[in-house]
Amino acid sequence: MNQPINIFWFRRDLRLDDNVGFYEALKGDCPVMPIFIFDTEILDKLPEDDARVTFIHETLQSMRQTVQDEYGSSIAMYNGKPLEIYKKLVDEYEIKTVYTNHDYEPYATQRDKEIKHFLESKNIGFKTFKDQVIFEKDEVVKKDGDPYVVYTPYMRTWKENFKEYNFKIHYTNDYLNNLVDHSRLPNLSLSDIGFTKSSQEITPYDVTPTLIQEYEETRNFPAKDNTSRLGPHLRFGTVSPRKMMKKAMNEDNETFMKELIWREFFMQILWHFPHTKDKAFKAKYDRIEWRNNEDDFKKWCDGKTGYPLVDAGMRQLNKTGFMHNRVRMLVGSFLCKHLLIDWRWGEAYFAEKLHDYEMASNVGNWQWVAGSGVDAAPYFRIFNPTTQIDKFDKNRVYIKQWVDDFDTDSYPDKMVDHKEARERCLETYKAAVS
DNA sequence: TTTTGAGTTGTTCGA
DNA sequence: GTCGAACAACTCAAA
Repeated sequence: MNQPINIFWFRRDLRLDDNVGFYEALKGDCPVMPIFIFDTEILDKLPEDDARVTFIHETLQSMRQTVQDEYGSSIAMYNGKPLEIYKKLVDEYEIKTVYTNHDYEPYATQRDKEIKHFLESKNIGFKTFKDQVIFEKDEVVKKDGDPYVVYTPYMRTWKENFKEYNFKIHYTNDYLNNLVDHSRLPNLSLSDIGFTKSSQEITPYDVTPTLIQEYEETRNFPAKDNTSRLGPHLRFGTVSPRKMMKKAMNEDNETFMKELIWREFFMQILWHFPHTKDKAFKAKYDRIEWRNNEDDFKKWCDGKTGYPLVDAGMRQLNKTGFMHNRVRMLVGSFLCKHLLIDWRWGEAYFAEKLHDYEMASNVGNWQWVAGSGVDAAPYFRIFNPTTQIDKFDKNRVYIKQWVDDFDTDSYPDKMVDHKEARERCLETYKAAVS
């Protein structure tokens, strides 16, 4: 009890290997007690059968088992507000330093600031590390030091920097014996934290050389579903972003790698411009007079718009927690432009349903589709929900997979006429932004 | 400071 | 059926 320890705080980096903060903690001067806090500030907003919570819980249990079986140690589980938990921990243990990895979301940066302040008042160190991206914050900026707000020049500089950048993989195996040697640290079941096991499962990722090679050609066709399913694993850290980037670079096709760079682009945007989580990046787009019709929104959510590809996407989302990227753009455009519903409503719905929900990417892409964001589509670029079918689901394979009443009498009529909705959108946007 | 070229993913219209 | 221009100017990045 009186022996000093260091703490490693797992958050969205749920893996034992190539975890930068964990590696640094293990190399430190005291035995390491790993902890995880089920943060009630976040969990209180989620449905009790949330698939992501189930996934986090199962992942932690499996990590805990590994650490127990192989090293006679454990991972301590807590439930509550992080600051309150730390107040208890400092009474219980003699803590020298708390190690953790950077988290760039507005809530997380504020939370970490408060924790750091508290720990330092107790003479405890708070060391944080870059782990979930290759380049963070100010590491890829313009020559004058300002952040990029256009993707292509950001990506070029990212690649330039990457040539010079000698990243290493942090193999923790040799150091895991520096974990605390007691295995009776507190554990929590799903019901302890107020949740039940979800009927939905987080899909394992599938990144093969073939997938990467064919990515550019096939990724736009939802029926093929030639996508990596990496999202949730990058979100919760069950895959190492460094190892994944290495894989992407080993293939000639750059499209896959560019997608990984998009992730970092949006992360640095949210870090530099935290207000864009709920304010338009281009301020005048907040003048748009959204119709925000509740009944329309419900039809969209339920996949009953009468436009089969839109409905297929929404039904896939509701049923599985995933939607093919091509279809995400279409349903987003349809919500904002055909229905004139605020992108924040769509953003919130995706945040609730998507297993791969990531604030930076979700907000960034919704603002893109609404026209209000960085490097956004011009507002007059309105997806045609019918011609998108001919382009990307010609044989209606994807539609039939998700819309079982397709081509039957019970399938709903189109809730809006495309031409009328398009003109209404152009007028409304024009009034707001020009 | 000024200038210049360029900007994720589209649609429609008319020749 | 195919193709280029218009959509509407604007903002960004870099020289």
